[in-house]
Amino acid sequence: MTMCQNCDYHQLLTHAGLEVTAHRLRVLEIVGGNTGPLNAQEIFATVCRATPINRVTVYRILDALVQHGLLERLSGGRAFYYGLAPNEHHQRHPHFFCRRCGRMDCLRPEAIALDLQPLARVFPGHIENVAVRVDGVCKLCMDAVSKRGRAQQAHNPN
Amino acid sequence: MTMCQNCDYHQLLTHAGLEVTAHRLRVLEIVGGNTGPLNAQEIFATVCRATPINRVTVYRILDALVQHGLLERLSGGRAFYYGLAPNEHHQRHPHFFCRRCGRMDCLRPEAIALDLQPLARVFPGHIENVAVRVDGVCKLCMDAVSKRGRAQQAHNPN
DNA sequence: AACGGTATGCAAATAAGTTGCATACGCCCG
DNA sequence: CGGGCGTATGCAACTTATTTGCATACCGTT
Repeated sequence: MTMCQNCDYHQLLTHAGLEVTAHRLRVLEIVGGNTGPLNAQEIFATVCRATPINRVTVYRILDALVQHGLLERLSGGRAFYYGLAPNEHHQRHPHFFCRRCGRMDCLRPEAIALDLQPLARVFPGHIENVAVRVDGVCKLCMDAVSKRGRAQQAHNPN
Repeated sequence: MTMCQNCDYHQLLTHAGLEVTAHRLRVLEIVGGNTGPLNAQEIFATVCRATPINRVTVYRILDALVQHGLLERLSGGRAFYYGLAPNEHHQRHPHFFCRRCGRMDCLRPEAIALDLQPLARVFPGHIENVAVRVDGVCKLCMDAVSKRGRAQQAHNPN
């Protein structure tokens, strides 16, 4: 879960040296309150339900929050997804990306244990992040597919 | 390394039930002959140096090759990268993506050991792929940056 | 040689993100 | 309190990466 009851978003912003604005708080709340990372489109749509906002502003806020380490940016399909960055309250964890519905979910940190030491010792460049992403089809989509399959079979039994 | 001397691309295609065309062979050779995954733009440009080809054809060939399991599709930055899919000759391995130059490199399979069993046992959906991606800045870019830094310092010493 | 299916090309559409510039807002200075 | 400055936001246009629709070309079979 990306969700965080322990984070004071207002404080996170000021502590990062960012001005506290209604939009930024809203974005942080939305990302932090969701069970998994969201893409810009989803965040934009969610903010919009309450307050009008420009799409570009959302991108810029997301960039700022990533730059200052409040959010992490994950790639999924051909968009970026944003979740709370790992901090004292959240361990880094792998994600599951459903290629069918495009939803991204967080996996428990123990789901995949990985040992970074061997790489960190020999890699010549600068390592900023290590992401584990599991791709596949989520349970909901699996059920939808198999239901649809049965329906089609009943209707068109080849 | 994605590179593979042991693969007979012609045979890989027929074995996958795909027609063998000059373009497809070319794409396979380019991807298989490179030291790391390439994006569609790079593959397109490389094919073009020898033979004219349409950009869309490249996308379609890449899709077909991924569909049939000859290539794997990785996300890096905001494009997809393509490398030979793991098979008898290539173990699955993690990748390094340089956020500065956009190059993707293969890491040795042992670089990051990960145990999938715990996840596979409890995950309710269908797992198709597990990708480990290390993001950061590669050695070449690090050197370039530090050189530029020194040059700027010399020129503009604040 | 005709036929049917797949592959390729071309143009246009879409999706996601970025840039440039103008306006608006919050905060500090005098 | 008013002006000035710096950041935040909005808007329009642009770029990049990929996809779709449709027409043509090629290939193996009959």
